[in-house]
Amino acid sequence: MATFSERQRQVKQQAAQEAIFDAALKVISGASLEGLKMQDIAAAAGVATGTLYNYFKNKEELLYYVDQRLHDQILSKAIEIAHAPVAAGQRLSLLLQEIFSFAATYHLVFDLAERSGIVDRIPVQEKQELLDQAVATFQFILEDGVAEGAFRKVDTRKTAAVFFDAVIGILEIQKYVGTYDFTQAGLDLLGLFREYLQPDPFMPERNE
Amino acid sequence: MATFSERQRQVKQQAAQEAIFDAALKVISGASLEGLKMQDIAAAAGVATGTLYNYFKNKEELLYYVDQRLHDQILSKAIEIAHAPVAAGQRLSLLLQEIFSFAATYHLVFDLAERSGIVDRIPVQEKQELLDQAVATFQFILEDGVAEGAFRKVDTRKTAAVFFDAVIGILEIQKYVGTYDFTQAGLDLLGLFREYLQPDPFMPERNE
Amino acid sequence: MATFSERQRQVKQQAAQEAIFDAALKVISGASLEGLKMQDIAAAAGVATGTLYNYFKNKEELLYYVDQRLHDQILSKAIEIAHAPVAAGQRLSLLLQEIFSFAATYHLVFDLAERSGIVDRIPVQEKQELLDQAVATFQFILEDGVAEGAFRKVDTRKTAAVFFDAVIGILEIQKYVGTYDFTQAGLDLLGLFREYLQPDPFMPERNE
Amino acid sequence: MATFSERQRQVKQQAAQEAIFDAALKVISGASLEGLKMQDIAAAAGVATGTLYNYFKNKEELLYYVDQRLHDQILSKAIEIAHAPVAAGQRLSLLLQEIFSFAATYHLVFDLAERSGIVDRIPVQEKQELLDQAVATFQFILEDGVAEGAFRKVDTRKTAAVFFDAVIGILEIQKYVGTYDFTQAGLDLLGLFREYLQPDPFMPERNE
DNA sequence: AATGAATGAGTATTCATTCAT
DNA sequence: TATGAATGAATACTCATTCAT
Repeated sequence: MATFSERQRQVKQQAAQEAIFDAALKVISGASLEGLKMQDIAAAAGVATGTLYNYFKNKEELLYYVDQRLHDQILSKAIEIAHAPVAAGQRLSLLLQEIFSFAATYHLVFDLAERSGIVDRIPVQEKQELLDQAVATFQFILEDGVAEGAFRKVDTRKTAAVFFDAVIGILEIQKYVGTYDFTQAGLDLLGLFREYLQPDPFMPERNE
Repeated sequence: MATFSERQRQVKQQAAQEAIFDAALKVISGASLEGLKMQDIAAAAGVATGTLYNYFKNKEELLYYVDQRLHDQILSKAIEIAHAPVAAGQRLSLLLQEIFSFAATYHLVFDLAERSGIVDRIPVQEKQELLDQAVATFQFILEDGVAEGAFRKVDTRKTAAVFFDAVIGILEIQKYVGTYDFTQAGLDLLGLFREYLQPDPFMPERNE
Repeated sequence: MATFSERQRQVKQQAAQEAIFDAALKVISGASLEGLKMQDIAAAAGVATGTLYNYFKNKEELLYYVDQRLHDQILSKAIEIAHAPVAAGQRLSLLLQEIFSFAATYHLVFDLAERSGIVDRIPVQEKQELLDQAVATFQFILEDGVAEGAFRKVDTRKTAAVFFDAVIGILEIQKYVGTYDFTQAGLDLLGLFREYLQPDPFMPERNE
Repeated sequence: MATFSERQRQVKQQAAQEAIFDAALKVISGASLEGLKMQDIAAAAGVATGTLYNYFKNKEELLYYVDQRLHDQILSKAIEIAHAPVAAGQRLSLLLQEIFSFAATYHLVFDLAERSGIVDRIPVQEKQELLDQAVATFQFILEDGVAEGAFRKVDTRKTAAVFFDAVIGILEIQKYVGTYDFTQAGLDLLGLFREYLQPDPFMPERNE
């Protein structure tokens, strides 16, 4: 078992992929989106175009990888925020800020999957799972809020789903108009849900 | 009096544009999405490629026209529903159904507008106006509902905005996963907002 | 013999051709040269494109006609100057001015024949004849000058030929650089030939 | 030291350009003239069309390069002849022969430069410079001839200019008629200038 | 004769991918 | 493994010409 050289190879492999990921992200986030050339990514990564094909079967796979990585990043960040030791209402607000901030920086990347056609290649199940995780993160906060008594007893799944829908809608709308100013829409969203989740003063439920 | 021949010419012009619009819609909605060829549209319209250029300056303008036409269609349909002589809550539901049904049929066209980059060519103001009109339609129904006493007194602008965000989010999410099944998300959305808009039993407001 | 209607037809025909000629000249002289469209000529002539084809078999013939007409114009003007009742030396100068002035105005037309490829269609004999006539015009002036004693006895054919060569060369060079300033080159040419043609003071030939 | 590989790369680059140049020349000089296709050049060079674009930004630049190369060739050849160790009169004759011979071979290329509109892209200054160099070459010979006592003392600049004009005129005329037979015109030109430059027998100037 | 909408062939250029070195 | 030159398929748009009215 050539464990050592094998591991060495893996390390190199990962380092290269990492470099390519960074380069691709830079190129994608950088400019226009129309015309994301493999050559540009290679140049940004400081390697030859042919080298890209040693790490990714083709352009689609490379973009798929970038897409996944970003999903992982934002999702793990979201989960971190969801578990932060602060009030549920505040966590909701923080998470929203994080998402909008991320979107403002990497909005081109959101188009990526769609425009490059790789969406069709991702299994439906995988996509559904990603969405479920996202909704689950919101739901987690909501349930915490209900448990804390900060929120009234609502159908947390449904509430999280609608909340998530609205978040995605806001991102999409801002992408459409081109101005990535989420403040007004974000405030509206938080305001409405705060109201919706407000505990009923005449029914002061203490959850155990 | 050149009125007659002039009118005749306009009629022919419109008929041709109409035929091309239908053909483009058919081609776009029909199949692959990657690679919408002018030739295909021409073939579908039963004319030569050159003929397309008698009615549209270039591909972009043709797609822009198709995009606008669809926006007009869905918007006028929405306004019609908003003014239908039925209860506000039902109008909300009907409108949602209409939008989802429309999206299920023409989603490829919406993709195309985005992917072909024509979105960037539309003035921000125009895009903003379209969104405002859409939100205004929802708001109109909400205000009617409040007036009818069917909904409690809420900030209709904010509520309409968030509702619209959620609708767009649902469309986007369904586009992402590829299954255009809006039932669950639609029910969740309607359910949540019905609850949110439910008149307070202890504050029986009678609007005149 | 339908002489009357026949003549009428001819008159109309000529009028139409004339209008088209004027329009073509305007369009050609007007702008860039790249892209001389039949439609533009038709528009300038105030007729439909199809109408052009009632008077000219195709684009080539139309351009050929324009080309010929211009040749006729400059040539007849040249002959007129050649026969003007002034000193031979002055006629040479006047003719040069006329040619350069004409070229400055219609230089695009000179390219016409060449760039539109109609040159290849004109019979060599016809082209040769045109050149011969041009040279003959110069030669005519030279012979007059020799007869007047203003020029010394030279081989007028050869002298006229070289003179003509230089004139064409000047036109070509100015076309090449794009600035149509013929003054310096014209002065050089006239100066050299005046000197060349200067009667030998020691051999005062009186040609009868 | 990247010198070696760098030099190697340059050599390959030059070799490729050279091959493309040869191919373009062959294609252009070869046949029709109307419709010079990049594909044809690529095929003649034995490469794919895309390869052409590794060496030339676009068609225009390729043609520009060919044009420049030919100018350089004829000019250096001209200068070489101008400095040949033979009598000035003979050098004049040789140079004329060389130019005519060159033109007979490559006239299509000169046409092409004009017809493809690349002439407009060359800076006026550059074109003027080329012309100046050409005239200067003739002037150099003339001055030598004057110094040798073979020619009489003339204004060499003016004489060279007119001589050059006539040469260009001859080329243009022969291009126009299509027969590239320069003999008669060449003889006339040389004859006239020999006479013009003939030293005055009564004024035996000894230069130095 | 006049119209002018319809025709449709023809071509430069890009860029993901390969493969000899 | 890295290189990067070579590959070659794929597509929008123009404009001379036609012909039904």
